[in-house]
Amino acid sequence: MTKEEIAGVLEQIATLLELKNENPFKIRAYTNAARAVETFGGNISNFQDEEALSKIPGIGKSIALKIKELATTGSLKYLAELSAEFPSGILELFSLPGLGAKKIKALHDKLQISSIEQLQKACEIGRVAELPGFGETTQQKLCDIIAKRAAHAGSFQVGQIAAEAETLRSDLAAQGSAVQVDLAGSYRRRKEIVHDLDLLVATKNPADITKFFVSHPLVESIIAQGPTKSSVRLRSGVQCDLRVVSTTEYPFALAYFTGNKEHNIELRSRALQRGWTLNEYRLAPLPVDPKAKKKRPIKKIPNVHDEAGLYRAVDLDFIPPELRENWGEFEAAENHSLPKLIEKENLRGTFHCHTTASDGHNSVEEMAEAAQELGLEYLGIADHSRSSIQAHGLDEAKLRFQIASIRTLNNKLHGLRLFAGVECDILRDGSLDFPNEVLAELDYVVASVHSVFNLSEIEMTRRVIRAMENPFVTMLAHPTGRLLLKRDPYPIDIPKIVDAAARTGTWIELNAAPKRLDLDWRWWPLAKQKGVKCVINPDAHRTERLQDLWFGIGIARKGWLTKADVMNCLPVVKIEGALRAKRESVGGDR
DNA sequence: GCCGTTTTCGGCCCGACTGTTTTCAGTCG
Repeated sequence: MTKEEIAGVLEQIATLLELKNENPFKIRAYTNAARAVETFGGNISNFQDEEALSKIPGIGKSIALKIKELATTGSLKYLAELSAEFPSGILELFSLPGLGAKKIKALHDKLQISSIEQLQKACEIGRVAELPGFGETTQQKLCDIIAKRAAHAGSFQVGQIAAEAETLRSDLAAQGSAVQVDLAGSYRRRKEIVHDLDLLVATKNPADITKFFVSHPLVESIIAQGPTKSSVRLRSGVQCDLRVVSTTEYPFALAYFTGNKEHNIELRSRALQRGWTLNEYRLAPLPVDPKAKKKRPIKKIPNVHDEAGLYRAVDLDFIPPELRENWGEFEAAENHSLPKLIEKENLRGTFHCHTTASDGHNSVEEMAEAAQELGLEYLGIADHSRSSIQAHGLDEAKLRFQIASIRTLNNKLHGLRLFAGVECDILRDGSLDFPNEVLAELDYVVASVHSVFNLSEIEMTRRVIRAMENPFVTMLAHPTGRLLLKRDPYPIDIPKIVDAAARTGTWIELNAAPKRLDLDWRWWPLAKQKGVKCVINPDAHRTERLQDLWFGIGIARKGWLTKADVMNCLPVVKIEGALRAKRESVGGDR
């Protein structure tokens, strides 16, 4: 059983306990445990090891036993008993915004509703509005939400909403009364998937800012509107929340709305340890509790003018937003061992790009010009190989023609070095789409899987490792093949791939296309620890998409990477040697 | 159900908005 499945079961228990109106802290314990399994589960090789499980913060004896039962038997008696108390379809009601456990329980107890379909019918004949605690407005809202739920599914690739987000930010910043404006939330943490956008504005004139926001042309409908907070639905379907605060409150609000939730809880608990309470507006002394047995030590509250000041107040180095996932950043910030994360200015070139020769939309010359405009020193062209028929992959003759034209073009270009490469298919058995003597004519080789995704994890892992063992393979591209929200990763053992990359000196790509962002940020600390090098590539099929490198930088930062970990931060004078290193180190088995 | 430099018992983050109320419960983040 995977850690995702185990976390899913714990979430389900939490939801069912909510329906039972259980102790809220017990419910939270299960939610926390689910989160802990997802976060720390990577360090657990065997979920039957009860002792190792209960060492994970947030998992105690009772939940460790349940996880062990799940891992051993594939099922859980406790869950079966809980589930038996409610109709099976009832959990889907939780997917409707505005409905929580209390209301769902009322609908179930009073109207025997246990599915979205039944709820829709009850709303249409007016039964819902008759219930205590419900009314006409609620009933109408539920009707609308059910009708629109497909369009408002609630998860977006960050690339789908980045343009809207940046437009709103700059339009708000252009308002005279806006002193500071930031996009906070998961967007600021550079998550690959976002569920909503959070905008924060410091101003003396909250009413003006709010009015401007809710009437912005990108806004489709208003969900809520109050003096400090308003929520709207944008045309793309994403929900967008605006918070308006004063300049003094701004750093606290910015930290609070950047999150994530677990990071915030830790931050607040550090404030509590110092005798303070932290909310989105300020640090304040804790109210004195006359019943307290011992007096808390109270430290003087320092002045805070920015986020760094807030972290300093609780004895931490500034934690960059991308790391705020409660994923080890507090320990590092306390020990002054946070890495200096890579920045987009550190990138000097990139490798995985396509042209009209295969399935790209621009010529080599146009791609080169666009790369120069971005300030890059070098650009690698890697069109598809012959087996990628759907992508008009190049045969040997066409590849040789492209290599020659790249060499010629290099003599004409000033300030940009082009490298000739190929994105070579890894065939079913792990062999490559071109023989080594062809690969030897190139400056580098990008290897990737584009077919036969349905192998077992063992076969797929063996296939990819065999390809990496070829001395001409410079880098492994999009290592899991995932398309975010569209196609799951194919089964592959990433720790084994990382070990093979370390052993063979193969770089691993961080594919910066927002639909991929593959390899996932959660694996990069492991890769880094093993000494594996990252290469950030846009996989650009047209000139504008070279800018997707920006998304790649975000994910690299989330993966704790520095410029030393990323090969394409090397200047052009050093990258050539690096490209040759692997084929030379193994002697090249040509 | 979890946790402990305040603790093995008694806490557990906390505020905004909505709708249904007539002072607040429910939901959300």
